[in-house]
Amino acid sequence: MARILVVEDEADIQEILAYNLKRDGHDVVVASTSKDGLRLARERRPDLVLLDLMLPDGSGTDLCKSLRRDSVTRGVRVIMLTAKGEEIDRVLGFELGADDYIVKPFSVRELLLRVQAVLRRAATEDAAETTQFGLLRVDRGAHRVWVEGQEVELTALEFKLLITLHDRRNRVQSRDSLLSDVWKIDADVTTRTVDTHVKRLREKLGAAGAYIETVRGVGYRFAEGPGGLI
Amino acid sequence: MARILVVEDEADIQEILAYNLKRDGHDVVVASTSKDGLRLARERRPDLVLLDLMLPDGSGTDLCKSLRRDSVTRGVRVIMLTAKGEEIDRVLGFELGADDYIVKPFSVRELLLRVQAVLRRAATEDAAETTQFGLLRVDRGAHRVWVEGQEVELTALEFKLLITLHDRRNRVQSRDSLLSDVWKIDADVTTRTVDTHVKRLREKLGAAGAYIETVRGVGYRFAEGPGGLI
DNA sequence: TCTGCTCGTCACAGAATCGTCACGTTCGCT
DNA sequence: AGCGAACGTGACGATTCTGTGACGAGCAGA
Repeated sequence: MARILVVEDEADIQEILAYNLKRDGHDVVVASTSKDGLRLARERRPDLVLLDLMLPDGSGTDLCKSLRRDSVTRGVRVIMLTAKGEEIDRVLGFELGADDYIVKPFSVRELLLRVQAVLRRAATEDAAETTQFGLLRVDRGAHRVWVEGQEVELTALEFKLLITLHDRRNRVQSRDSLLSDVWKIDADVTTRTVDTHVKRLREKLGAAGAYIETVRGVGYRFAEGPGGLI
Repeated sequence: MARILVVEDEADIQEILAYNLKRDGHDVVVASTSKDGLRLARERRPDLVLLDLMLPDGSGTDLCKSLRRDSVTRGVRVIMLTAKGEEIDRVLGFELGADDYIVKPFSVRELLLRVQAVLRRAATEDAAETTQFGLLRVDRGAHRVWVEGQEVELTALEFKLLITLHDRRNRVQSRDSLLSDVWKIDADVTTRTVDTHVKRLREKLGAAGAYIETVRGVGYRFAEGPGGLI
């Protein structure tokens, strides 16, 4: 099924996780340290990393950041294993980009189900390809964007915002929804962050910026089709 | 924000859940028994049910089944509160249709995050529909409306009013009711706001404005069917 | 350490939306 | 038919929302 990297220092938890994931049909790789985890992630290209927050040679959050920074492992799915407490916010934060979290203590059953859910979601989203939409061309895998044949430099966030809006074209996305899905911020805060980034993205996209429509009082919507922009 | 029904027999857990959900802005209804839970789900139409698996008068799974069977409550989102063990399979099983689960013991933070995630998912899926009603076509997810094939620009409030009336077609909606459901104003005030906005909406809808009928002394009603408008 | 880039936040301006008011019209009751 | 209540209507001003430019914090890399 999938290749899963387990980064966990406690031997008995390692064993239980590895055993059960293998029984579920997955290919399991195990690391005890953050350093080994990073190396194995590069070498073995797992589909999913189960990552303990507390590791002997550095925190799981640092490892998660490293994974996201490295172009080889940027796209891997991450489930954080976390003890109870407020670190859940940071775990889900944009800077970490975790896909889900499981709070210790947990049952193996729960973990298997959440692994499945994340893998299923990953399979749906990994339609990595080049998309043409009117004046706009997007290569997801390469993280590159062209408008009217000219390449446009987008930051990571801008790229993600564009992809999210485009994937959900013709559906209004509330600011809260974008904040959650692009920024991974779930708090109920009043912020103009989304607006500002939409502005920036529109600016960079130039003529294609008009594909991003404002629905006043609701949110933003990517045009249904590229018609009428010529 | 959302109306949440908490079905939980332990008084201290009830209290904690109700308090925190209210602080998050939700409207909270509490039941201690499966029977009360079902009754309140029918009467209060919650957006989400937090459902303990172990209830004094029957299991939460039975209540979940009842909710799914009843046409009034079929669509409600359900998060199961479950102790560790193998019952998770059944909880998530097709027959029960729970939307998520939270394993006891859990942190309030985790629960609030998962509540938000499920509500957001619910909002997204509920919007995925285009409706045709005579001269009128409405795409909820896109927040777009057409009359006789011509797109009509509605403000956020006008759109919401239209959706509310249309959802409840052939049912008179009192002004107080509309004020509460569309405007989120519960005060007993005398205002012409509803009238004014109905007027505006009718104006924008043009020919389709006639679907909105005045019931003098009672309120407004959306036509039962689009017949007789050609 | 320094520099440059990215990001979030703030303040302001302008446009759109909204609520309210006053007056006219319609409806239902006596 | 007359009257009063309810509703439709047009207009005004207050409020809200969004775009914009700019600043500063934080981070990564040299």
